[in-house]
Amino acid sequence: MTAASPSKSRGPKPTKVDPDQLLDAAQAVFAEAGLQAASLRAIARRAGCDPALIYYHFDSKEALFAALLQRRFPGVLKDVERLAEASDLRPTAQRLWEVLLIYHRHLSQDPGIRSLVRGEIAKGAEGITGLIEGQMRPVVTAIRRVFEQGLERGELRPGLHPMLATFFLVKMQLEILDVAPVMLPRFMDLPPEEAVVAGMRAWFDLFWRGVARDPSAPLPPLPDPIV
Amino acid sequence: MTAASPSKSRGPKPTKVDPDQLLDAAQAVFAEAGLQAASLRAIARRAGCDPALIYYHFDSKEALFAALLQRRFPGVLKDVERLAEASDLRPTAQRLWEVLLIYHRHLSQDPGIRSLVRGEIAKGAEGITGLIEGQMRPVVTAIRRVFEQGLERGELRPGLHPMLATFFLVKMQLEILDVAPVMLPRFMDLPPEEAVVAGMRAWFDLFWRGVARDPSAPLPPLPDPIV
DNA sequence: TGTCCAATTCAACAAGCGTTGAATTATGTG
DNA sequence: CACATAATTCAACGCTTGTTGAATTGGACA
Repeated sequence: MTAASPSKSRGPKPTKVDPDQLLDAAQAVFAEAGLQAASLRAIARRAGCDPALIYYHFDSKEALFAALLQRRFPGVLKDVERLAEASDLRPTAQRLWEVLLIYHRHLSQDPGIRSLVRGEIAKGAEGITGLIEGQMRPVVTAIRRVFEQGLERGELRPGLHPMLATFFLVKMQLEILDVAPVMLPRFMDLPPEEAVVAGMRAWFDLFWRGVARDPSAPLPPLPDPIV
Repeated sequence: MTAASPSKSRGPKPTKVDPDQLLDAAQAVFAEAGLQAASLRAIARRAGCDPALIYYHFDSKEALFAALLQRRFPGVLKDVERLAEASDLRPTAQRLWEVLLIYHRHLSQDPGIRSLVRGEIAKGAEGITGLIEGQMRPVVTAIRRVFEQGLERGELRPGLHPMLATFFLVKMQLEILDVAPVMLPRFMDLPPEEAVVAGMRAWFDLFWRGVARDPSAPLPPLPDPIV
């Protein structure tokens, strides 16, 4: 029982499914199932090919996931780094709000990456630690610079720890993108589409009053996220 | 090869491993691996028994997990409900801080439950929705009452939405318990043991300035969590 | 002593997983 | 037209998983 009947139709045309399509499929499946539970067979099914093909383009399941991160993070980093330039003299409130918008723009379509980053971090990020750190640290550092500049300009309250503030801002934004659409409609009277924006805005109002030097001063007009 | 050599020592003494010990083992394994990845064999190994024994005490893996939740939530609810009594006239800041302490007290030893609740919520909580809702809603409602009382007493800023505030407070507390010990030492110079407390305190300072009617008023003295 | 019963183990099941090696095909190039 | 080659599939491997049915044990009770 080593070799069976070789009769079915076999090989196909060249370049029917390129690596990028595989990444799209992987993203969708990871998003629904999480890293552990997402199976290569499900990803292949989604992409309309054989599981073995994944191994032609990627070394392993983990490498596939790594490629997925590598595809998204540079865009976030580029936007955040432009925002963090010292020459940007807009009000700090506006710039911090912009951080949320960047996350929203890049990651709102991509629950897989969010929940994965979140999940892997929470469990100690064994295995892909290096990758996450390499991709995440520059983003985090850039945001931190915005807080430091805000402190120098006297727009944030003196005792504020820029790293902790960064941590709270980013973490809560990820949470809102993930959890708000599920939870807020359940506990409040909000349709899921509105829940994210309402949650973002309410969270930022609260956050800003927490970090501002003068919490009673009115916020500058902030643009709405494109939904 | 249907029946093998029946020679080993088989059955044992009565009540060697009771359901509670199984729950302890399950909790530990769930904590390390998450709901999906935790295997019944690993749980049984931890408890020092056969995997089949789990099915003697529980209907399925999911039922085991449900029992785990059922064991912890009532304690949280009891404490939170006592805190939410309208006769409690302590400053709202102090009562809200107390909410964090309750979570810390009941869940800090129990990362499994936290990450599970978090994970299941994030992915839509299919399967155990009813259970989570049944256990969680009364807790959330009680905390909300504290915010409503704070609003009535004029200690919170008038526009504040009590449900959103509850959501932010609880969500961020869960995040801090989970993520701070992993992330803060990595981005700041803090040993893991101190990271949680420092994170809790910094988060609450920020949060309170965000919700307080008079953010510049000094906070009442708040007790430290017992670490 | 014999019998019942709750507690426990054993052995096996079907299914799903990540992964690999060999076979197949379609195309571009000489 | 032949050939090399990149893209794809097939079939299988060894492993782990949740779950089950039958067998076994040891104490309680008559």
